[in-house]
Amino acid sequence: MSSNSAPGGARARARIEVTAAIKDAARRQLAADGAARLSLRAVARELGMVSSALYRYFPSRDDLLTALIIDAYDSLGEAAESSHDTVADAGPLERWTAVCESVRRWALAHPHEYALIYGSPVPGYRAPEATIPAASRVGLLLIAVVRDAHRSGRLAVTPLPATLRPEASRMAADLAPDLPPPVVAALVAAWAQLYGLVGFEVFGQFHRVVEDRAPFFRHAVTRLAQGVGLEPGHA
Amino acid sequence: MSSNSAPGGARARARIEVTAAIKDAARRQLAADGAARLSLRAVARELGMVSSALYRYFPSRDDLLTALIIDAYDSLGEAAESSHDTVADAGPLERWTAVCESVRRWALAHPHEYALIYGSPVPGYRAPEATIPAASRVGLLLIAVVRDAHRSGRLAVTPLPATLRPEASRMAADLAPDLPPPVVAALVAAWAQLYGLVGFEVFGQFHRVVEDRAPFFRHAVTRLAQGVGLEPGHA
DNA sequence: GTCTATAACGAGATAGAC
DNA sequence: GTCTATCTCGTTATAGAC
Repeated sequence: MSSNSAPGGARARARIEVTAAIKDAARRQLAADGAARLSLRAVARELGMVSSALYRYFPSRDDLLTALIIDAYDSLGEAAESSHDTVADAGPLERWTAVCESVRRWALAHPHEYALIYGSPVPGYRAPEATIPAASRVGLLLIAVVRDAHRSGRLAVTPLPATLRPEASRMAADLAPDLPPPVVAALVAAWAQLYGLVGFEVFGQFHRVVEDRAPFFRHAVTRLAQGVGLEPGHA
Repeated sequence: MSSNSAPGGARARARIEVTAAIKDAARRQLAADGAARLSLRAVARELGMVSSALYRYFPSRDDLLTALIIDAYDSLGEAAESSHDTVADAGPLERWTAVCESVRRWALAHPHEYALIYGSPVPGYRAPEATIPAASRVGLLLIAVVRDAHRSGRLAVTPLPATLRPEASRMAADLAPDLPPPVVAALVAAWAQLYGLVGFEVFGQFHRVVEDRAPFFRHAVTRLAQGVGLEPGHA
């Protein structure tokens, strides 16, 4: 390692800046043409660079896409976590609602990045395992909220039909071994359903169907929380 | 109009066949490259036609897209309706579940068409009003199931918080004036949540999270039905 | 070592003349 | 409807500046 490669060195700083500029230009292209049409050459053109120069920063177009996906998941995760932290001392239901509403707000503010991570898969692209940690942040946050409710005995557990019990136990072992399997199964379902509500709003499916969307969403995610076992009332 | 343009005439039949061939080729392109990259020229090439000839059948790329979207909605609607009809005499909960499971089956069998209608919007494309009837079929089916339950007094109605009542009344007036507003609001939410479950499975979000997906889905939509007010037990 | 630029490849899209 | 000239794309090899 040369002395210039130390963190904070001029070279390292320049590299970080150029990398950020590339991703910003790519995000603009994402918004205009969609992920399927993301083109390294167009990004390079917008930056006044030559396309081959981009390969010093991203080994391939798919690696640039991966970076954008991880950034989007992290941006969403950060929004959810910081929103959660503002009500960290409130009851589980309030914390659950805060997380869900921050997901909705982030998605409405970043529709193209939302489409990138929760919309149609990009043809020909396979997301690598490296996206998993960032993709898990919101889910882990919801698990943490439910875990706290469980620890303080404020979680109702509804038994599952026999057909679902093996899968629920498997999911619980993977995701939250300290929680009852029926709760984990309900949590995973609620997680998917949350993104159904958000996706319908962001992608326009609620057009001329739901008009006053904020209270509609708030009520829906409150009932989602109840389905997981979080009950209202006590802080 | 010449005598050959009568319905069933040789010319009309040829037109129908070519139109179908164009849409089939376009669907193949959809699967390979996604809707954003749908190109009239590529479709023409696959059919051994010249691109200008396609304009006799579809005035623009967007019109071809619209036809594919309407076809997809109709295909899904037909699957849901015929699946529903096989249990038309059963209880509301069985009918609800049949509809939801047919949506899931159709989506898994036609992932690219599912992405076209419920995935990311196609950049630069605005769906015309003409898509609305086809897009409404599954929703209307779910409304019909809940309406029958309501008429026979098998529907539980949960009151809504005050903030949501105006919007629920507005939705009920639009969608199902004979149903209680709280039920309509719950139904719209369940509708979006259903597609959250389906979308997560089709788009791979359940990868390494939910493995035994059929029972998981069945249980989740059963609970969705209960959220709308359908109770199990009585046929 | 780190970066950018030139040039090229093979493939495909596109516009316009004919 | 066909042909061609000119674009686009991702990617690589190579040469040279710092």
